[in-house]
Amino acid sequence: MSRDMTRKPKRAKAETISFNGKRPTINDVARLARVSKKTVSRIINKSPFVKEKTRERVEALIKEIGYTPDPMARGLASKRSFLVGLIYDQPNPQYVIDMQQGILDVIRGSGFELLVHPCRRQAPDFLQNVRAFVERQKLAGVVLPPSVSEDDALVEILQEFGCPYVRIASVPLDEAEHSIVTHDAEGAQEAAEHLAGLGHTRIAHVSGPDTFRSAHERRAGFVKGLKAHKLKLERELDIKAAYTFQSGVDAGRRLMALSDPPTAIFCGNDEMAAGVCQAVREAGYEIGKHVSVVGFDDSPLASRLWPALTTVVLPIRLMGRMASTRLLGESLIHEPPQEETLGEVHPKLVVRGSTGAARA
Amino acid sequence: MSRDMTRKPKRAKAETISFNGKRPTINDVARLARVSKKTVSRIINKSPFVKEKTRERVEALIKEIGYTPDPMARGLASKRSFLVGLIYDQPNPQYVIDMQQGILDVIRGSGFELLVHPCRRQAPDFLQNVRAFVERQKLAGVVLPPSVSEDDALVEILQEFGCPYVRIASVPLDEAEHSIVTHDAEGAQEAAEHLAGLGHTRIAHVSGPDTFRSAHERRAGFVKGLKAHKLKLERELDIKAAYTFQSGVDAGRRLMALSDPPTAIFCGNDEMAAGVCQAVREAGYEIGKHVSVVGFDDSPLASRLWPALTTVVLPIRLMGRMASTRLLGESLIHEPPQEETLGEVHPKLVVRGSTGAARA
DNA sequence: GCGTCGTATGATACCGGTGTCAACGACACG
DNA sequence: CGTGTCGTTGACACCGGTATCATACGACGC
Repeated sequence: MSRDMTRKPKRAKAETISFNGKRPTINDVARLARVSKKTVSRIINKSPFVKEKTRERVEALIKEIGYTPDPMARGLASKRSFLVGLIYDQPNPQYVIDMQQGILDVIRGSGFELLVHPCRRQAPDFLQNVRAFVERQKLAGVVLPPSVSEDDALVEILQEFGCPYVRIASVPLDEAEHSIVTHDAEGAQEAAEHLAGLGHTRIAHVSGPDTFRSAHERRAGFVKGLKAHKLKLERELDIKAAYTFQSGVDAGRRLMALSDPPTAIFCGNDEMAAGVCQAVREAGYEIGKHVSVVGFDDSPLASRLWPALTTVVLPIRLMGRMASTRLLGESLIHEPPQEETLGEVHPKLVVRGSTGAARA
Repeated sequence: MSRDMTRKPKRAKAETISFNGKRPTINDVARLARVSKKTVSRIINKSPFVKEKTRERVEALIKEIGYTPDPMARGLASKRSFLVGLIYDQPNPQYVIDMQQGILDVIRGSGFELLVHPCRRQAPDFLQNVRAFVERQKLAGVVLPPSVSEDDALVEILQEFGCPYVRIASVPLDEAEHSIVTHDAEGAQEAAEHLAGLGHTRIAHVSGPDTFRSAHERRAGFVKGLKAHKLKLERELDIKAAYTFQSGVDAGRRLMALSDPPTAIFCGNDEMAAGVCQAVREAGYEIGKHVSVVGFDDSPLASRLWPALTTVVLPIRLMGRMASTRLLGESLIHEPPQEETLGEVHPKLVVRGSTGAARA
């Protein structure tokens, strides 16, 4: 029975070798390495219960014949896919792209792929839709940027299916393990202090809608920054808008129509800031000279406007890397840099031409 | 030995009926319907060889117990996944987002999902990277927007693995079946005629890099439009740039530094147009009054600039829908609208404030 | 009445991995 | 020297579908 044909088929090619016209499977590896499938499986999955000697031998063979495990077969057997989901309800394209890129920075090369799932949180079938998504795909993990990160019902669904997740938000919403905190308030505070430091005293705020936690945080941070300079946010200078360009235009018009218009305006995002700039200009004032404007996000818009917009930047791509590092941890091939295992990031003010000293 | 099952069975209105604590499988359906797995499989896959009576009975049961097939198991057995890939090398976030959304418009609800794969075409491991991607994922199809659509080596890989693909490009690059043609030249021509029609005669062009087919097409269409008005593109007004904001600034500066600067500038994309606008302004001229500027893409930037940019718009999202409709065809649940089974789209000029009559 | 189809269905072997559990050798311990 | 333990390995069922091929059956031609 134990008669073994001790034939060593030395393969020279480093490319993927074809077995029977197809790419090699775990069976091919097992047969050639004279071990069982299970041992190969253990090696693929970095199980510690494999003798060093065996591991080396099999790994060499795997590399030689160019074997890579089939994600579907793995998924079927293990009831867990090699897909990371990004669920978002975000109107800011640059944000989404950066986030996607950040996630991919980390998962690329580890056999994982990124599944994108835009959605509209206010749609009636939103939860059902997401539920079907996570149930069927058995995701390895889900990244939740704002504002879906704030949706507790959504998170409950993820928990129900035992799906790992990371919530990215301006404040901690969950256990640290599940959170990336962006501290938007700090950035807003810095913006306020920047404006106050330039001598402005009549400073307005155009904020995002209540449905976004970030809108609240940015406003709160801004108020705090004012307070540090003994200023307060006047009621008539405190305008609620919608994070959209048009709502920014409207807000700007209202502000500039006041009998005593503000000399500086901090906006909850760049879109609104761009709208405000337009309204300010319409009213005959010059941005950065008569009226200073600050945005938030550092969207591409900010640097292309004229004058370029002073704004607050968050390291979105890094956040994406942090989130996926959180999710996959040891499953990854490369050790992530220290920075990317942390759970917090901090916004930073970028000063450009749209802000200037208050005129005496 | 107290059982510490601290898990809360939080059943949030589960639609699907649980079988043995798990979601139903094809076996459950077969058993309950008193048919074989294979018959259920036929029904799922819309095989015509099932008696109408049987089909109805089983479909009713499927709906009742909320069965949905497991994409992994299907994929493993059929050697084809239910994932659509989007491979792109695109710096324009809005383009990518729209394309993603368009693809999802079509595939959502049909059990397909979208896998995104950004890449850098000039990276040394680009092809190897893509090869591993398509080989391992066994994609149901791949959408190739510009500029990856122009990469023949990439397409060859897709063909090698029998992976369906659609190339989106300004001109037909492949059999009609594999192409979505955007006719960028038409849009550029329209832009040229718009400017000429406003009385401009000294019209410049700032074009994208040679590595983009669209750059060539847009320039060609522009020249054609000029010719229709008996104008030609002067050598000194024909500037090659890089599709980036900064390259637009540089190009604009060069143009405005000429002894006889142009009174109108058509740019290969909005990014460069924004840059040109900045340079024009620096030079002391007013956009839309002294110098008219036209862009291409209708990126968010275009409408937020001041004055808003006249530009050429392509229906990106529709293109995404067309591409995925091409790929999946009958596999889809909903019949796509007529428009989305076509293979061509046409750009359209959007006139805004950045263009105005030439001054006498 | 019988052989020949075409249609409708099922039995069973896969697809390429993972999970379970038993087997096995080596070694320490009693 | 028997026995338990640990580290390592393999046999085999199983995940949830699809593919192949056989089979049952009514209709049809002769």
